[in-house]
Amino acid sequence: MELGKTFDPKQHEAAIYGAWEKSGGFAPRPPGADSLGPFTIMIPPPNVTGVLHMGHALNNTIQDIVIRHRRMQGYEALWLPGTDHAGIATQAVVEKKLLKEQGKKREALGREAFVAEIWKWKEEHGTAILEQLRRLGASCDWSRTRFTLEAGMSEAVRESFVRLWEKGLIYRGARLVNWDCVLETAVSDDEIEMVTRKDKLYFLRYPVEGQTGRTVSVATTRPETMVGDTGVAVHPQDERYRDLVGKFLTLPLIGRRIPVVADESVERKFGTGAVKITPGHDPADYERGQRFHLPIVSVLTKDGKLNEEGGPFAGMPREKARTAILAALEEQGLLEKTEELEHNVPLSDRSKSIIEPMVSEQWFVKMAPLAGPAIEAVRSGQLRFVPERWTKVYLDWLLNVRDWCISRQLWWGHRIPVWYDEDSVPFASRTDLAIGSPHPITKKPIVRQDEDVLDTWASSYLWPFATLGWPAKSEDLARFYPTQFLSTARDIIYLWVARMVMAGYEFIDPKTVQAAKNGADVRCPFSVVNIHATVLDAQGRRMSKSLGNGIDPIEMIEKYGADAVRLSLILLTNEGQDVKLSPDRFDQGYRFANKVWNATRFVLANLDGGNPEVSRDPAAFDTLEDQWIVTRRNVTLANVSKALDEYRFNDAASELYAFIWNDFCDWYLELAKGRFTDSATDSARTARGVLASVLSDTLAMLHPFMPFLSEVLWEALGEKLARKQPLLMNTRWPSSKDAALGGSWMQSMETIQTLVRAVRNVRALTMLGERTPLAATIVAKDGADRQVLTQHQNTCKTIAFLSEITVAESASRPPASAVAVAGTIEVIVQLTSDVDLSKLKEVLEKRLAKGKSGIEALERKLSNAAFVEKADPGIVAGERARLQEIRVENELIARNLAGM
RNA sequence: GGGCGAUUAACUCAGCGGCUAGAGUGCCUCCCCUACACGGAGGAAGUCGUGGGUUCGAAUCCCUCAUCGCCCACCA
Repeated sequence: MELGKTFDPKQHEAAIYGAWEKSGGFAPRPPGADSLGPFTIMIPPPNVTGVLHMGHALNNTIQDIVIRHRRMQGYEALWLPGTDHAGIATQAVVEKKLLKEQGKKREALGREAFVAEIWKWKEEHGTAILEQLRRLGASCDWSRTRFTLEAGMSEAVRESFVRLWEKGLIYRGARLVNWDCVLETAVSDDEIEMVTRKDKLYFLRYPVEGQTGRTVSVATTRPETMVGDTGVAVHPQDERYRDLVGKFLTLPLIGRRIPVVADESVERKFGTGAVKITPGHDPADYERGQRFHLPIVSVLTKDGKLNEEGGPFAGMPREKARTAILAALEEQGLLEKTEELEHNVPLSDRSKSIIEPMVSEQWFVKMAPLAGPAIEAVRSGQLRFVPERWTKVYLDWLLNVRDWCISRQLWWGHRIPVWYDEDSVPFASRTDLAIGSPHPITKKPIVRQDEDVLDTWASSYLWPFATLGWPAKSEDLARFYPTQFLSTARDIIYLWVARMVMAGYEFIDPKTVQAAKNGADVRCPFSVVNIHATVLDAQGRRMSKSLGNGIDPIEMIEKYGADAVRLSLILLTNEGQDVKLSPDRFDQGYRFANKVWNATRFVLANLDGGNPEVSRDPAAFDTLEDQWIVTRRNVTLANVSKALDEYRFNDAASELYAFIWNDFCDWYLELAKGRFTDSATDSARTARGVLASVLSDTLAMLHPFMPFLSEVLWEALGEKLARKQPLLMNTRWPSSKDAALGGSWMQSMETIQTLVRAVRNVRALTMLGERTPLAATIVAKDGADRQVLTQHQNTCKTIAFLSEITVAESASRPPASAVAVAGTIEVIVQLTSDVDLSKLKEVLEKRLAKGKSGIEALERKLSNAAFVEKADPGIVAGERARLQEIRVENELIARNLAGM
């Protein structure tokens, strides 16, 4: 295979991905002697209506890194994909389409036909987001793709519902729920968003019964709800109203007699200190109403109009009713005044319309009994959040958990498996009950099934095991449950993560899953929850559709390639810290991809037929740079492995990046060039072996991060090395177990690097050409340095383009010379012509000043008895050595400056 | 109101008790040399948000304040 001069992702991605899928490498490897056991990740199922955004791109990159790493290590790695039916969102999309294309509302179609329409839409468009995940390189086992509304999931949903029902954890009741008047459904507390906006506070006068002319003013932001008022509350200690408690007021416009009650919850300082009580349309009033047994009057219809309770205003939409009611009150002199007010309005996450609290019959799940084990799971360490701080968020919610409203007035979703007889006695059943069949308890005929469907989360909270076949005792369930890793966004810790944990503890029978490892509770659905960074735009705002500030990952993949997008995201996000992103940030990933591409091209160009397998032990080599790069490879391998094991993706990627660019490319490849001038030598042969070995391991380490690039290059390298298997799964993660991590060669190489940099420094500052041959005298006080430099003087000569090297313990600088000082090493360069030393002087002066302040700081520190006494002896010794070094360096600089 | 996070180079971020505080981008100078100009070499650039405290020692730990962001709660 010929590699072009630059990496062109488009040329490879589709083909590579196709080959991976065809190879079956995304499926978990079969159990066997060499297997490390199962390792499972369940994808957070994106909405079927979804489009891949940057958050998905980041999250799925993270999951793919983990699963590819585990797969290469030898685990039976399963990453199970799927989508969520997303009740409200999907129904809304199809409703809109229906209205636009056929001008029909869903009611015109009827339930069955409408749901069929949605399925049709799902079949056509429901895989779009999964295709986008493929573009990203996600190595999911597509053969196991699941959907939260498919048959198997329905069975799981029914089983879970009936079990909770049988335990008495499900109840139906009239409660104040959050009503979305646009979508005409209840939504849960977790699906509303409070938005601060400028509003008006209206002061309404309510006449006191039997005291002509006397009124009580109440302040409200929602005057239209006054028709539902059934009381007015004041604070018990409020002198202004004390005499009125127990008396009655006349509700204007309606004429209802409403009592004045005394309640602690009233804030005396706010408004007039008297608050109208509308139990049917306000959560706080609902509670006050309960306390004083006030009647509940519902005044709104499901689509947000005033109902018959609204008297003359019946039938008006809520906004219109407000204006009309205010006008009517004004006319009667009962609108005292209006004030500006900043306050919070609840908006529906879905429709963005104002939520109306409304009393309605809904199904609820009692959460307290389910929360217990989920709390215990993190306390006992079964479950761990990364970063750890999210534990508190999770716990706070669970400790104050409220019952979960699970019914939704939609058509798209799992229909509630409850049937009623003619007396409306409900029964929850695992199997459909035919109309007319006897009610299992009352024996009276069944007349109808509940019309409502379940909240989407009431199916997706079963995701970790329902996807594996539960409630059946399937092989997959036994093998792949519980999972090891979950990565998700912080905003669904309550909606999804916590509920999955509850579900695991509630529904999983330990006997149906694999034997517990080291005493872990196998019911807990995952052991690590990774909460990834939130991707913000360049101004630090959330990326959102309405702002239009999103960066489309697919567009970025088109431009920079999937590998670049993946690596850039990982390099930019650290420990789940929010990240500000602009499109040009992906450049770093692409540049790096190109660097690796070209480094591989160089290696390939120099490999020939005889490329010996070389040792992983640096001591097996006798050339310094070989010993050094093999050691550096081993250290990198150990660090990257450790970081990945600890889910520190950014650390792992940074480590690899630096190794490849700074060590492998900048130094080893440059040094290797010199050895290939005669490719028949032993030195060249060894270099070929080292290049092949180090590059192979490097590509393997890079694979989880940049799968396409590494696979293409691996394949190209494989041609030269008679190696056939794709990197995807047949190669094990290189082992760092018995690799040496240190050695004197690290020190020696550093000395050489120091020298070379010093020479380059002189050349750059004096405008001597980079390659003009120069004669250099190297003055090194340290015997070990002298030995290294003498021994490796040929290497130094080659890479620093020196014609001659003299190593000495001391020497004085002749007039026609330039000098560089690096640590305790001094490099004196003979000059044959006049050069401008001013720039060099300037830099040396700056270094001298900096050194001085360093010396002062260290001297202060070391003359401090307390430091020497209390600090770790190793640190004291280190500081002494450092001081000594800076002193020597500064002396050298000072002496040389004096002669310039 | 309660909680969490952030504040370090022009920009985006690392560093989280002991290096003369780092990286990438940008900037300046030089360089197409048998991988890569999407590159190489060198350089300039920081009172580590403010004010206190703990400590021999603080960018790092504690407290105060400020600014920005997020989450929870919800004075009608």
